[in-house]
Amino acid sequence: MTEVPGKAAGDTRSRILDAAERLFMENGFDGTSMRMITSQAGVNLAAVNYHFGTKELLIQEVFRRRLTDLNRARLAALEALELEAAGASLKPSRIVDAFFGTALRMAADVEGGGHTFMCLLGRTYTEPNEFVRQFLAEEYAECVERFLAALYRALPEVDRKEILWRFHFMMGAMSYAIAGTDALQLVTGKFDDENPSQLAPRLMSFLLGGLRAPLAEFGGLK
Amino acid sequence: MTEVPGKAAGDTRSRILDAAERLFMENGFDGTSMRMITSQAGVNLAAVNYHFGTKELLIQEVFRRRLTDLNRARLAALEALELEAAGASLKPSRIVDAFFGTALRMAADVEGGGHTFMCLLGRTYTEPNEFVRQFLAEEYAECVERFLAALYRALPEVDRKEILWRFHFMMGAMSYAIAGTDALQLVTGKFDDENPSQLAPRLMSFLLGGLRAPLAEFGGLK
DNA sequence: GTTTCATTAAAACGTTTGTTTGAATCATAC
DNA sequence: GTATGATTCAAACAAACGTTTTAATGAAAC
Repeated sequence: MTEVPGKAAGDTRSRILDAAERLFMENGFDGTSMRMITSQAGVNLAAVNYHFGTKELLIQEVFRRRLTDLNRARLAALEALELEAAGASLKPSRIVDAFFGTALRMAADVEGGGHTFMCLLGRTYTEPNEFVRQFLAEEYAECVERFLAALYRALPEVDRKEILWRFHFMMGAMSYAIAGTDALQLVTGKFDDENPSQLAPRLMSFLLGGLRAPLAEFGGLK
Repeated sequence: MTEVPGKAAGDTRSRILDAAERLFMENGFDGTSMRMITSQAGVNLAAVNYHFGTKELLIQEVFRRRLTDLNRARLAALEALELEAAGASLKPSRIVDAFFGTALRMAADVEGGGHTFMCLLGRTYTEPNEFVRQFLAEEYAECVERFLAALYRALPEVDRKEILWRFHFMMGAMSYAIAGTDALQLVTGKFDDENPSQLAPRLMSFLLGGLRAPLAEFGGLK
């Protein structure tokens, strides 16, 4: 569990964040103790409370650190699209790429920890912890709203509720593709040594196929 | 936390399993204590260890109880298809329905706890706990193998690796559609009060759209 | 050199954790 | 009724938990 490589890299604060990010991803929030974090980071036990206050605030900071950048990058990509189109309607595939492609590019960064974080984020989507949910929702609100609005504009003939559902499904496919430990991997042998460069184009074409699929018909209630 | 409605329903064993299932879904394995389980079930603290041995074995039994039935139902649906086709090739959409539709029908059973279990299963796919992974993989192995073989036969012109990827993506979309607490729900307001009858046809058409999407092309490595 | 303030350190705090114990209770068989 | 085996019960166990405390250490300001 202990891994103290000379204490060379970074200050105490970011050492704690890096260690926490990885351990939360591997063991969940409740499965990761303060002592695991501080020994992995090579710092004193009290350092977490000193720098972050409580464990919950540490969790919050682990997300905030990366999520702010991710959603900023997504919005920048969307604005670039809108600027390029100069008033014309956007292709849905470009919008999807601005949102999901940006996340996949972050997940492809294994070295800098982007991959670890995206795995953590993926598993957190299914963690109904009220405290984390609330925080994630606030952090995502503006970004999701803007992208949904863009999709509504790009697909004016499609019922907005259907677009919402499909966005939901796309989120799921992506999260699981990144974070899913997956029964399959253990049955069939690992795919490609977690090489994310293989994942991105395959997932994008799947997502677009789902987005463009003919709408379902309902026998039942409206 | 305590909810002891007269101790009317079922024996101690199944009362514990029901309580554990719900609490694991809501709080995760580490976030759920023995005391939470036993007080929710209205039984003595020592009852879990008496009936199941350890917490880990209880977790195992929570999954085994439902997963055996689910995968049995999936395989029965597949065999019914094969019988009906009488040697002819199966439509991929029917195979997908036999696997994912069966799960969705289980998730639609709110009363009997099927919905709770599917939520738990969904969040467990992204929980890399080695003990749980191992168990899930064993429990899934045969079923997944049979369905993949059926898809390979139904789509002989498609590279098997691509089919494997898309199965992976479909698993993700479904898991998240059921278990995902989702930034969206908090941004946009809940969809339809978790009514699973709305979910199934929408998800199925999304899955089939993704499955049929044109294959991605790679600029990069094979 | 001394003061000052931010950081680190070791030790302890009271709770809660999963599990075990040994006696009490129950239903069934003789 | 009494013996038997399974189950339930209250109580206690050591270990681990998040957090706090108080003293030691560090570097910069005067």
